[in-house]
Amino acid sequence: MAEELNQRSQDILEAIVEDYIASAEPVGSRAITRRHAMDLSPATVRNVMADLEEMGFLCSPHTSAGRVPTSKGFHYYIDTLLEVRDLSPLEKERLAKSYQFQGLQMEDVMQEVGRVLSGISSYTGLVMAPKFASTVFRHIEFVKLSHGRLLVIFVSETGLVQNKVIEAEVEWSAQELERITNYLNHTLPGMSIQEIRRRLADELQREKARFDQLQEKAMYLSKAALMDEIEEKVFISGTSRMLEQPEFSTPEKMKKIFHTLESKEHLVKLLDQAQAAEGVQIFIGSQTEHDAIEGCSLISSPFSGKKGAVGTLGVIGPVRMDYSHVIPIVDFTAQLVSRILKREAE
Amino acid sequence: MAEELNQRSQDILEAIVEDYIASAEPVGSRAITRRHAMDLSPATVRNVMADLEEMGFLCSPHTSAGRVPTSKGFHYYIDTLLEVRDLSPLEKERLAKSYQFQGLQMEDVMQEVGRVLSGISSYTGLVMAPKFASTVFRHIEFVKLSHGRLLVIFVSETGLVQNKVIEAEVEWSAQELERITNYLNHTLPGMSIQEIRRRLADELQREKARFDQLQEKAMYLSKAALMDEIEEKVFISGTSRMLEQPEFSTPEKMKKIFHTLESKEHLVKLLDQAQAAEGVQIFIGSQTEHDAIEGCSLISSPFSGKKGAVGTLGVIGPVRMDYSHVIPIVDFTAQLVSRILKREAE
DNA sequence: TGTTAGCACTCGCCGGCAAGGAGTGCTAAT
DNA sequence: ATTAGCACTCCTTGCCGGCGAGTGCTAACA
Repeated sequence: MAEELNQRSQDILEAIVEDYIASAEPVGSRAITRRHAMDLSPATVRNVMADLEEMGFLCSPHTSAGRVPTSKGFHYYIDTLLEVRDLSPLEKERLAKSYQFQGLQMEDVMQEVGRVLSGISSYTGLVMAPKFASTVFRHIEFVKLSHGRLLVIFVSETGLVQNKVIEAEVEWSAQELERITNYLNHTLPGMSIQEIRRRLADELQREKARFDQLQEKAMYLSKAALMDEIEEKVFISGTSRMLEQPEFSTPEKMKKIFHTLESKEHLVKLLDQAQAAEGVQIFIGSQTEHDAIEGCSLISSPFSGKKGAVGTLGVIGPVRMDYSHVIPIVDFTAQLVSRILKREAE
Repeated sequence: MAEELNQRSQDILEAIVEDYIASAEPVGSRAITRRHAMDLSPATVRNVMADLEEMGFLCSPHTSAGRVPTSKGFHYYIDTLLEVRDLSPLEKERLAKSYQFQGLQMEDVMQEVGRVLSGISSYTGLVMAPKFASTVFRHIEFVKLSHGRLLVIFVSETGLVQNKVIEAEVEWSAQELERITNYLNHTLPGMSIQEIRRRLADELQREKARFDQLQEKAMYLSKAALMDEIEEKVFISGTSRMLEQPEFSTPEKMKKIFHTLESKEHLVKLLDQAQAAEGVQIFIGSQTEHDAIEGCSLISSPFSGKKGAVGTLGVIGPVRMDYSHVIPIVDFTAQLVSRILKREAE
């Protein structure tokens, strides 16, 4: 796979990719010699282009059109040719300032991150909130609703509030609930949901809890409250930015993109992959098996709170994205969000 | 405005509207005599159509195309010609069953309503949750976060959970907080946020509270927690259904629709109007000043919880909507949701 | 007087065709 | 190894003419 290209081929490939990113149209040999002051004639460029096509970096939509980078071409460009400059302190500051996080809940933070990400990159913003299981317990509260139903409010270390209604077979008295609440709020803080679940499972098995009334009831309730998985929340902002891209200008393409963005399953799968890795990851459309995002690229980065609570944020757009612009933005935003989540957690 | 049409004209207008709803294409005189077994010749129909056009019920896109109903035409159709049949008990039951509300939060209920509404009508579903100010207090809870910040969790009568972080200048002790919480949870339940705000304002003015330490602190906190307005939440489902409609098949139209649906302000304004009225309301595109939803119709109905907490739900689609199908669905769904919210509230 | 048949006319739609242009690949000259 | 030149390909654009759906008008009819 690691083909070697001489300097000139690299230059030309880079020029083609950049022109294509700028114009979204096949680029011809002539255009290259003009726009990038190269000391070469169009004919020479053509020869090189033919080679690059042979090697799979380029392809031509039809005989007499210019060349378009293949996803392999984009890969090579990103891995080898692209120089990602860091944001200047000024830009960083400006970016940091465009977020207004005060007094916001986790959910709002995620929403806001997506909004800003989309606004600044002018592509579509994607944020996957940290998984419930990986969040750290801070506080639990039970509120009695009608008909013996109980509202459980769970607050994580990061200020994330989850709530859920459980149908209780037993009618709980206020005192009981208060004692249970106190008990849980004294024993559980600092543990992640995952750990709590594990402990619950253990203790239920050992049956040792049976001797202690309070503890048993507490376990029963917390099991009902915390046991089942909450589906991933994905926040999408600036969907309509997708429509601005010339590659999705036909009605059919638009529909396809929208269906993809509407069903979050694909996105979750994709973002999950990105989460495993460290730092900025780039997925290029056709390379991922899901042809659902054919023609799209995803630039994403995980962010983390305390105790390994991990989410992913990123930007999705056409393969022909302005990588050099977006990559540092995604990178820095992930750092920013991590920092904020950790600060909240102290 | 209330023009009179003789029976034949009415029949023909109805036939045209219905054919147009079914086909999305201009309908000609010939088509009408064929599809709707009328004892008239196309020529006669043409004469009538010319009259209807004169009166503004119809228009023709160009000389040699069929006729298309104007929004005035649609209005007349909806007000006079359309017979909205009620749903059969079977249909009602089936519709009620497609909702799965157990153990869901207000927010999830709204989401679910939108989802089902969109699924059944095959248009785009719209739900505006009841305003925060009109919700009824049930329970409040304070959780200490880091740096003296306080997480306020507020539970409404309907099980709606709101939360908010407030920056406290003072460091509150756990005991203080507990006492305040107890105090508030004893005095406030049953009142709407609006009422609480009014009372707060009154008492703060009278300064009488100053004598009671606890009460003063409680008032300070509850003011911070409940005073500012929370923006309306609008839930949209099935946006991509819009794209299926032939009238929005061009890229430009698609973009326009999407921008409209993405910026919720217009929708809030529109739904607010619908909320004021009782029962099912229909807004037809060009008639409303907002040309943002040009070419669209909104069928909506308010629903209500206890104590006048009111929201709006509806379906948005092309003007050429299947009104006879959607109206009873929207109507019944609003009743259903009202019933559920009231049941929760008992 | 209301209804109908007949007919000329209008337009949008579609397929074919030719001109124009961008870009390639090959070859021969430098 | 590079480049100029040239024939060739194939997309795009604009134009033309035929087709068909539908209209409006007029004259005949009950």
